[in-house]
Amino acid sequence: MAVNPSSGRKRPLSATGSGSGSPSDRQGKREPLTRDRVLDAAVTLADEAGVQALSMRKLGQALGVEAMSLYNHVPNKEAILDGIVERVVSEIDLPESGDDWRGAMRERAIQTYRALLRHPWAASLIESRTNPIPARTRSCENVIGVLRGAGFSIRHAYHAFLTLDSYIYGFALQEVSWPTDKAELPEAIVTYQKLIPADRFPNIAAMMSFIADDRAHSPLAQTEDGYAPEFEFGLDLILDGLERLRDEQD
Amino acid sequence: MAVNPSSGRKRPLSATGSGSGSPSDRQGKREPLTRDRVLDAAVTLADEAGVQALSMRKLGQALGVEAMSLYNHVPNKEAILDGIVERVVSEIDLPESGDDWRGAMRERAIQTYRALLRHPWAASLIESRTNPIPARTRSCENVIGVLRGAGFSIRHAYHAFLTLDSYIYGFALQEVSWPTDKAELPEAIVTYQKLIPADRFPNIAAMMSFIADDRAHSPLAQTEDGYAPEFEFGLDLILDGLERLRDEQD
DNA sequence: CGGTGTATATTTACAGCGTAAGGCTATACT
DNA sequence: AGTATAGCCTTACGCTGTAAATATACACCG
Repeated sequence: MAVNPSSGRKRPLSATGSGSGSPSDRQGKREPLTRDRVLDAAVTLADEAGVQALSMRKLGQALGVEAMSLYNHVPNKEAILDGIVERVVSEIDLPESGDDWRGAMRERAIQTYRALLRHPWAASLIESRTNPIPARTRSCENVIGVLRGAGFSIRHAYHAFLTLDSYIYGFALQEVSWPTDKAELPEAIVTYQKLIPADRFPNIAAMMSFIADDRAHSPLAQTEDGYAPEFEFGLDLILDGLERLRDEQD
Repeated sequence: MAVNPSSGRKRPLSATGSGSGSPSDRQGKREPLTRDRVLDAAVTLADEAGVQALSMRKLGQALGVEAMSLYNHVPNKEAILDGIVERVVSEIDLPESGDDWRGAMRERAIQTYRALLRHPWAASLIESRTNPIPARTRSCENVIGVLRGAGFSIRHAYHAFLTLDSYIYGFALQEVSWPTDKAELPEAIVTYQKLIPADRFPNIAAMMSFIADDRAHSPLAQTEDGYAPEFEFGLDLILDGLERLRDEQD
């Protein structure tokens, strides 16, 4: 084995030749566990089987390792949950703080919405964490900065941030627990119409008919993911309100 | 192991020892378990100890009964969760469908917000249930009815409902997981200021200073519960947007 | 080369979870 | 009186997170 010479003094890992990102690995030797690999597997497992299936034993199994081995790289399961939440929030790009505050806010909202749909477990998990999430702290800093830079007072920036994030996370949370996955909507509506008698709930019946028609006819509704048109409706309504607020206050 | 052959002994009779002395008609007879009593105890336990402490064993203990006895009145734990969710949503009065749609929507939103603060576990639980919640179906029917009666089209009523509920639940969900309980806010802010260095996050620092000042000086902020002023800000912003929508469309 | 130290992986174990299966008892009805 | 039933209890099984002790493998020293 061509082990690197004396320079590698403080390398805690085994010498499987992984100099800087070359995990190619020979014979039966498995590549070493790391915190990153644990979190990768955790996100994948949660995406594929749901958060409720994310147990230490199953996670170990996915990594070809016993459950207790994970504790060499994370202190406990809570840390794993914090870790995967951090990953998801980090997927959301921070907008440039240019002069287009509205475009920046809109872009961030839609990116957040998409990330929360990619990982349906994330919305409720993010909101239930009590430890601060670094990526979300950065996001908050960015948003308040953009808004203040656009002329919002601190008070208004604070309120705008709360309003936007409440809406974004609330919408995503509702959507991911809806019983329907995009394609199956027509049959889901039929199921619902049986559960909810139209004579007792005429308004809901009318609403569901509208939704079915709308999605059947609108080209937008079919290409976009999930309920993006509905999401953008409320988003633009809020952004309109914020814009008016900004214009008034000066 | 306890020697307990078959002599039917140890009946935890006489008032169950669980606090509230209930009206027993016959000497030591404890009053019978019912689904209602189970759900009462479940809501109380969740309120006092958090939803993660709501286990069948602890719930049985609170009722002076073994865990398995609960299954005579409830098919499984999921049904208990559905049951307590239904209770919380039922606490929210449905507004009259008079001509003041905006007042009705505002009142419903604030009542919902208060109910979700009274039961901090409720927001995430409600959103995570996949079975339809009857009380929420009624609420939806009511909202759509009020809005249509006020001249909103079905499309707009649908969008308005989604936007409002996303905001309401999203806001409540954020608030209940914040590390601070009303009174302790100043010290919580101090704690946060240590976690989030002001030099790297100047906007957050400014925002937190503003919040602290605002709550120290505003009489509103001290008497109202939780973050009611912040909640109402976003709520009114959305209601403004909906009002404009209604005026435009005719 | 052998010895030692350290980091990682495993084994075992425990308390708690939801709940299936079956047993007990006190009442209700024939 | 005899039987059916409803409500409660005991036991048990497979799952969970994780503490503690053990085993293994490799780096470095002499």
